[in-house]
Amino acid sequence: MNEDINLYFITKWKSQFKKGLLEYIILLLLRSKPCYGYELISEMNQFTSLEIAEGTIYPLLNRLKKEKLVTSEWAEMDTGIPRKYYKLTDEGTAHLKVMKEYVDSLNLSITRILESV
Amino acid sequence: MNEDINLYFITKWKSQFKKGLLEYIILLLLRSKPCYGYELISEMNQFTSLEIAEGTIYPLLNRLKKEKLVTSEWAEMDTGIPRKYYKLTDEGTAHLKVMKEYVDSLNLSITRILESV
DNA sequence: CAAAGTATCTTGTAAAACTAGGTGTTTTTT
DNA sequence: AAAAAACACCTAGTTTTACAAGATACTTTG
Repeated sequence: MNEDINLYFITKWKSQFKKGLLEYIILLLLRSKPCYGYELISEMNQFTSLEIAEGTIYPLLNRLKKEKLVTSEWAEMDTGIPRKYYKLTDEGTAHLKVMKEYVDSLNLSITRILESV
Repeated sequence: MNEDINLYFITKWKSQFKKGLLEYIILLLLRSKPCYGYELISEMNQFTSLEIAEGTIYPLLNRLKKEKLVTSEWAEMDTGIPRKYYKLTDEGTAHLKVMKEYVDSLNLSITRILESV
């Protein structure tokens, strides 16, 4: 059966599906504690099946910063490379709330469609 | 509190969030019965809070057709404008299954993040 | 007869994930 | 000690797709 699957289509679709979802998950991850970019990549790998490239996360974090949903601060380490820690702002928390409501409502809608057959 | 919400950001995010999700929902809607484009727009309004423009759905349906996930057929009506009905193919059903597994796994991941605080 | 509703389609634009690079440091392996 | 891998940040260019706007044309309603 699975030979019928067009992996090209699925791959493209997964990539599209990520859009928006990534911003949401990054903000969700930052809710519990400040993180630096590289850390977020590994948290993402740990919690989800989403692979996120560095070329994706750094522009994304800068966008969130420009929108004032996060702040950033350099942290000099005793050892190792300095890290730029991103922290959720109050505004970010408020936005996250709106986003969560939206995601939840869509999930409900999809459930309703799945059950309506 | 809600004065802090940057509607421009939310609007853009919602638009991004739709990508991929739209294809998934359209295929889900076609699972139960063949539909024509205009019908899908109203089904979408009925089941979800997603607004889908005509300029979005017709190219999307053509993409799905090119990928052979749906077929289309003109139907002359006794009265009214002819409609182009789209029908899920076996291949479409198989793809939908893979997509559902992906959506479900990501939902689980998000739940896990939400509970991990 | 005009307006609103039904029904399809196209063109051009904007947004963002990703590819493919780049920089430099630290740790591990050989 | 040198090489490789991992850590940590960043940018430029490409591709995809939702959407706005507009075109076309038939039907129903006021």
